Amino acid sequence: MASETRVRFAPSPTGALHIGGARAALYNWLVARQSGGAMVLRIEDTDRERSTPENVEQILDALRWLELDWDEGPISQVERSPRHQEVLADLVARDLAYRTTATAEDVKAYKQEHGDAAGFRGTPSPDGEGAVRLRVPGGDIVVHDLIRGEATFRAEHLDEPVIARADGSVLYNFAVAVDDHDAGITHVIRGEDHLSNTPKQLLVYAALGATPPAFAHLPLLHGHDGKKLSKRHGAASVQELRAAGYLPAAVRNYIALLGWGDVDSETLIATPDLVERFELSRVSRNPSRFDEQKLRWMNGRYLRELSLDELTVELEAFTGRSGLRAGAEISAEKIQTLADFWPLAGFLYDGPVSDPKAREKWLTNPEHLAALVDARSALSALEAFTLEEIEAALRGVAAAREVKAKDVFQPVRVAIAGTAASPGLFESLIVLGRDASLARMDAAFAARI
RNA sequence: GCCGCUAUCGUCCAGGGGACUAGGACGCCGCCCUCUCACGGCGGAAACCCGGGUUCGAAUCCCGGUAGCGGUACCA
Repeated sequence: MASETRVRFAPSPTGALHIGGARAALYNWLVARQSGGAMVLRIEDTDRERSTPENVEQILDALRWLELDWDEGPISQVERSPRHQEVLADLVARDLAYRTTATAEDVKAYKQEHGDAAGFRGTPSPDGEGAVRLRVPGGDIVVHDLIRGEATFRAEHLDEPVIARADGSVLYNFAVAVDDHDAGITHVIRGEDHLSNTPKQLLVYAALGATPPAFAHLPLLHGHDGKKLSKRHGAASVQELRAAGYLPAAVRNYIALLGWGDVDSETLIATPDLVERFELSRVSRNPSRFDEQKLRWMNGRYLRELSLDELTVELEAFTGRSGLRAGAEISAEKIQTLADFWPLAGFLYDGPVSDPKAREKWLTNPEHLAALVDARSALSALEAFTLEEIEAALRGVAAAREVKAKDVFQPVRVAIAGTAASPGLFESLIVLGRDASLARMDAAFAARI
């Protein structure tokens, strides 16, 4: 029981869940699930400005969509304030921390005098006013990181960190250590941007007389231009990924591989296998870039693994339409995302789309128009409106007119779909039905220039 | 500035002293399949940041440089 693995995901609710955050959540979740341990969700909401209920809900919503469930929480950091105050008072009482009115200017002045590399050392204010700073002892502070090995920080370089504001409210580096300790967290898995803060947190653990958890700092994720991920980088948040028509399973697979690779470098790894094979120690130390093209490819693979029933459910949920099964069936191998479906197959339900270029190319030439007319009559004369019959009829028209099949198929396609790209022509005709197909061909001919 | 982390194809991941003629995937190019668009198949181009050192031997270990990133808040 004492050896149970306990991890936590502790986002600050600043808005949508970023894919970097999503990856941290996933890695934590993988560790929890593979070890049979627990994942604790904690909302780091000590910055009241940014923490709104809406922002918190967005995070939870993203996690639920990704199907990453947590075992405890969400815990609000703010609500743990009494405990923070208790610990804070204790540290001050034991002179491990002290109140001081030193300002940023004072810190600057100190460095001017002692050198840039010298960590700030303040003096307690006589009246016990001001912010609370933690005392920094001498020696080296070593972060034992599961991913990077050891990172050594010399204590003398470290400023005495402010752990509580003058008004008594506590700061992140203090609260995070107290909370992780109280929650019995055994593994802190988070972004590399926290690595430099870890020594400060280690100091808090030391002041508490507590054994720190194991740390694992994940390399950061960058956009395609190598810069930090932002709105400018396409679908960079979980909600954007969802809106772009990606499947949670594909997103999990893709994100897992951003910074982690197995020995046999496979790319398609289903979630249960991820749980089994994921190893923190094999996480890369290099920052990686989010490449939506690869996600698109991967999503296509996951889409094609869905049964027709499953795909239909997904597409109907995504588009908000119903009765899409026939269209789904003939489009399955042509779409990469759920969002690709409607532009490709919407014409089956809402009529031909408007694509002047396609009309110009395939429905203005007299040859093409004549082929359309021949095709129309061949289709109307068919005994049965089946795939074989339709194909034979249309190929027959091409043979009789001594033109390539394409010169018959494309005019028909543009007539029924409005555009030059669609699911298979014969299949599309069947889904539409003979009457609707013929009507559309008539309308297209009537609209010729 | 100071402190820290990182450096293999365009991108992601593998290789961690000899098996490297550096492997896989996305993307790209070509061919095949083909009614469009895709899917699928086959083939191709494409990388060890630079400089020293250690070693019989370095992509791999060490040092330096350079570059990128992060931290440096009474933010998280």
